[in-house]
Order: sequence, then structure tokens, then C-alpha cells
Amino acid sequence: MTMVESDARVERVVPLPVEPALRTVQDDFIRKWGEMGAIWGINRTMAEIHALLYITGIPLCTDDVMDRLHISRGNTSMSLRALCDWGIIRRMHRRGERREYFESLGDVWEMFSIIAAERKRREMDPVLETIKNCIRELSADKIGKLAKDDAVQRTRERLDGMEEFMSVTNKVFQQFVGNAKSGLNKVVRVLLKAL
Amino acid sequence: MTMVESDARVERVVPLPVEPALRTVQDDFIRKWGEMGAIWGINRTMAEIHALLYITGIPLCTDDVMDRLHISRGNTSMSLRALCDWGIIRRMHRRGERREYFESLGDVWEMFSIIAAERKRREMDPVLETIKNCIRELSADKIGKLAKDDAVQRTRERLDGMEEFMSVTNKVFQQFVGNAKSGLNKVVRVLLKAL
DNA sequence: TACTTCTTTCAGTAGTTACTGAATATACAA
DNA sequence: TTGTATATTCAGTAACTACTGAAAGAAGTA
Repeated sequence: MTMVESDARVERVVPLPVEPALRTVQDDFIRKWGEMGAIWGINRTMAEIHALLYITGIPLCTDDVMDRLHISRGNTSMSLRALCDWGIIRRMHRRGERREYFESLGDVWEMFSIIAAERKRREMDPVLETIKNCIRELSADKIGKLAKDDAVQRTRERLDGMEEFMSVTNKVFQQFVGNAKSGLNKVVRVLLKAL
Repeated sequence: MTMVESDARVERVVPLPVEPALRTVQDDFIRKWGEMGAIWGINRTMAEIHALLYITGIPLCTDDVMDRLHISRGNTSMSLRALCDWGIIRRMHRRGERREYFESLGDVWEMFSIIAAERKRREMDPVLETIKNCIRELSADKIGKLAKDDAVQRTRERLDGMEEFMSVTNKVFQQFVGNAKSGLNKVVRVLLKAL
């Protein structure tokens, strides 16, 4: 099958739902989600791409994303890959089609737990490790009678406070991660009941 | 009282605890805390300054901070102010001394709830607002029979999922913020018991 | 094989954020 | 008042991050 090349493109130039009312709503959501990206440690463009995939709820290809968000092919490609690496969108192959499609996970709880798990592993765990190590280094059998020193004791108190906080926080995270496969999870239900 | 000017400085050049063992431990903590800054939406230097004030547990002045962390006066001044604005460190005036001192809050739970409250207000609340507005804009009395459209329904489902998630998250935050004045708070106690 | 369609990579650049250090302001003391 | 110790501000710059677009690569088709 031969085709004037522009035809192939035109088919997809405005590939999406596109009732203006719907489009406006989606754009609104996308913009705001992009602005919030920082919370998740994800940059604006990545957050917008994710928002687009999430809010439309259908698989889109690279050109769909480029056209709708006005970003370059390179940026689109890299951001899509990064989102796949995070695991909050998925690559999709369509029978008989060469190009690849991408779709977002539909379950917000699952997405949250994926992100939380990864950030805990990358950012909290090492800090907790360091704190525990610091506490060890200030123990009497490491520094002898210096352990009685005022300054040392103050520092140890502070380390203890931080360790308690982070251990508890870690446990809470763990629960989200372990349970949040779908919908309201156990932790949240317990919490809401208790309040 | 007249003083050779260098004396006044020398007094404070290495003003801090300074048993090498203690210092090493503190530096360790400071470095790691700085690296983790991102989680809190606070940059490395600010996080390090905060870590220093937290871990030593005594009030320090601008020069103490500059000397210990090797940062410029300007940067120190601005970062200290920003930390004061966040409310996680406090300015201290000492009788008969001209220079100002700064000290960190000692209670990690309190610091956490201060930061969480502020970030919720600045980052989550507006998004939730937008989502609610999106849902409103897609209601039948706004867009009529278009509301039955497939694409519209998909988008509405996604918005609903997100709204549920964010509302619940908000409630949990609220509890931390409301209760976490000191030590293990109600929410955490409930959680730990339930798990 | 060569051709087409689509994807990935990456050097270069634009845009952003963090930091310095000198100038300026403030606040107290003599 | 002037002098001194301290704090703040901010223009300029360094360092970093995000983005583009062209080139190369991959994977399928004729």
C-alpha cells in the first residue's frame, strides 16, 4: 500500500477525543498535574505526559503526545522511557502496527505505591542507614568516656529522635507499598475509621 | 571595651564541639541530610544548615554556620531566613550580644507536620480544587448529552479515581498536621497497633 | 537489496536555580 | 555624632537541568 506521506500524518494530527469541552477539561488537569510534578520528583513535561495518558485513558503513540503537548520528538521519547522505567505507564504493541503505544496505569493507588516504594528505597533507606551508623559511632564502646560529654549526649538525643521518626515513617510507607494494589487499602481504611 | 579585631573572630573560628569523633559523626549526618533535601523540597545547602542546627542542638550564629559548612555569608543569610520562614528553625537573641543565633526545633514530628502542612496547602490543595472543578465541568448539566460520550466517561472515571485518592491523602495529612505536636501521635499509634 | 516508518540518542543550547562577594543597611556603643 | 559589629540585599556568574532537532539506528516491507 502506497500513501502520500502527508496523509499518514494527517490521520493523526488531531487524533484525540476533541470535543472542545472535553479537551478543555483535560488540558486543565494536565496543566495542574504538571505544576504539581515536583511533589513526585518528576519534572513538568514528564508529569504532563503522564497526566495526558492518565486522563484520556486510552493508549497514545509518540506523535499523539508530541502534537497534543507541543514537545519535541526527543523529549517525548526520553520522557516516555523514564515513565516506563518508573513503571507508571506501559508500552503497548498493536497487532499489525509498527508504532508503539503507551498507556497509564489506571489505578492511582497502585501508581502511588510504586512511586512511594521507589523513593523510599532511594531516599529514605540510605538516610536511616546513616543515622543508625552515627548512633553506633557514638556508643560508649566506640568513643569511651567521651560518651558522657555534653555535646555528644545532645547529638545522640537528636539522632535518636530522628531515628524513631524515620523508622515509623518507613513502616507506614511499607504498608502502602505492600497493600495498595487496588482501591482503598487496609492502612487507609484503618486510619479513616480511627479518626 | 576595645579589642584587637582579629581576637573577636578567632574566638569563633572553630566554635563548635569539635571532639573529632563527634565532629565526624555530625558531618556524616549533615551530608546525608543535605542529599535527602529534595524529599522535603528544600535545597542541599538549606538542608545542610538545618541538619547542622538540628544535630548540634545548640544555637549557632551566622559565622558558625559559614565556617563549618564553607558557604558564603550571603547564602547563609538567605538560607537561614528561608528556614525561619518555614518555621523549622528559630532566631534567638542573646542578652548583651549583638549577633543573632539560630536554633532548630528539637521535635522531628513537629518539624514534619509544619512542612507537610505547608506543602499540602501549596501543592495538593490547588490540584484537588482543579480536579473537582474538572468533574463539575463534565457534569450533564454543563455539557448535556455529550456526557454519554465514551471519551467523556473515561475521563470522568479517571477524575473520580484521582479525587478519591487525593481526598483521602489530604485527610491523612490533616491528621499529622493537627496531632503531631509531640512524639508519636494518635495517627501513628493507631496505625502501628493495626498492622 | 533498498525503502519506509518509527524510535533512540546526543551535541548544542536555552532556561533555571544556587551561590558568591561586594555594597548597603541596621543597630548598638562610645 | 562617629565608629564598629553585624545582617541583608542583589547583580553577576557558575552550575545544573530540560529541551530541541538532526543524525543514526532499528525493524519491518516490497
